[in-house]
Amino acid sequence: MAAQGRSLKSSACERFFARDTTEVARDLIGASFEVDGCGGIIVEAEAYGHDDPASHSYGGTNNRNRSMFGPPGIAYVYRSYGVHWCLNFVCGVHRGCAVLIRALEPTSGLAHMRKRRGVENDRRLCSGPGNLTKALGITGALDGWPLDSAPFTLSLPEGPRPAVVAGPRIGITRAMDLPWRYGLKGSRFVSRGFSGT
DNA sequence: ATGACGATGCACT
DNA sequence: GTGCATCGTCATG
Repeated sequence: MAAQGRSLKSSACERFFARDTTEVARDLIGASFEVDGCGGIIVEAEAYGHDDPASHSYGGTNNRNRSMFGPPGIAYVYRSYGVHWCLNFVCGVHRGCAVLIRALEPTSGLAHMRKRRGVENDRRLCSGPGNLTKALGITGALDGWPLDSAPFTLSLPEGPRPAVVAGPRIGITRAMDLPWRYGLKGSRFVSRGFSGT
């Protein structure tokens, strides 16, 4: 659990996201993220790089991934397995980097999110990239949307950094050796546990 | 036009 | 823990 911080203004947003994708992913752990008043604390995120065989941007731009090549600080929303929506934050010092948001600890709009998901179990409410977008009402309509603009609210934690653990990314078949999945240490809201915690 | 493949979630053992 | 439904997107012909 992390303290609520100051909301990200436009200039700070650009500064925050225009850094190495792994640093951004790590620093997003503990941040607060909401869409129209529904959301919570980011407890799990994965980094995807510009020259990363597991990244959608690998091999260049196409119609699906074009927002990955947009400016740092916008959303990249894509359809996974033809069924789920997944949310990324575009970032990096190169084009084509993003952080996949995989799980939140729900703190706001609980009733609305439970209704959207059709579950009462708060532990699973925003756990997993597809579950998270369903709970927050995120669809492809928000692809390319600036993260410092409504309906988004992103606030970074103030004070000491929360304890963050790292491990291999989930659901990929390439570059499986990179420990680019980050999680809030000890959180029971992550989609899967981290070895060694 | 068609086939292959998922940055998944859920039911089930 | 394992099995698999499901369909948008891309590569190929």
